[in-house]
Amino acid sequence: MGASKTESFTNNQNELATLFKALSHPARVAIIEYLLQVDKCICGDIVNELPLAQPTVSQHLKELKNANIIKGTIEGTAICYCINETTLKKFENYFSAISNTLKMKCC
Amino acid sequence: MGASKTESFTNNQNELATLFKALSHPARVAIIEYLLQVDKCICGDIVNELPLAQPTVSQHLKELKNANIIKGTIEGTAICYCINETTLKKFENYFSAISNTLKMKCC
DNA sequence: TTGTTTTATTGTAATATTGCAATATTTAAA
DNA sequence: TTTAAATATTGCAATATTACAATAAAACAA
Repeated sequence: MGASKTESFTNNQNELATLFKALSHPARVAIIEYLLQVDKCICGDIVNELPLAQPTVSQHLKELKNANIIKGTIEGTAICYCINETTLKKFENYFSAISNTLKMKCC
Repeated sequence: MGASKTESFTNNQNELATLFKALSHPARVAIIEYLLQVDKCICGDIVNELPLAQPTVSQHLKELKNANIIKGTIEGTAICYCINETTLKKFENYFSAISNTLKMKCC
């Protein structure tokens, strides 16, 4: 029908899918990349970094923020975005757990 | 306009986004989970595991296969799917690299 | 206050995704 | 062969995503 059958899956499966979906657009990957590059975790000049219009970037930032992948702090008129290490750690743990599971198999 | 401006981003950014997109649906997360559970990496009874119709599951499997996240081997009339460790390793490396980068920052 | 800067929201068009019934394809068994 | 099985493909309706112009909102400066 078009909509995902979310209710048929576990909370964990849905949460993971939501996290991955947040990273499933090149612009959002680029934002993470940029936030990792700049040593100060500032900036709304992410907009200048990306080949997209301001409203589009704002929308992508919102999605990353909703997924808790980045955090935004108000600084006067500007907003300072930076990576949420806790969430990134979740990704790391997820895949290292998978890696450990795979080590115990033959396949 | 609706379509992602793929051409405006680097190959790496697009490839990463494609990998994440493959995992951005709970059914596909569930498939990975299932393939990790069964010690033999068999099976098209993934269809029986999931609350979705056969064509829908087939479509999800195809997406995972296209992203090289799983591999399928023909076995008679059946097809044996299993996790592609190489790709999963890529995810692990990506996030552990990010983790290392974050360790060197203050934020 | 009024203007300026920065970011968010709204509305909308173009496109992509999801889900499944119906059907096709493939392979093996009878 | 014919039949049965397992899986893939097609077509289509419902929904979601992407992108941006226009506009609003928030915060400061003059």
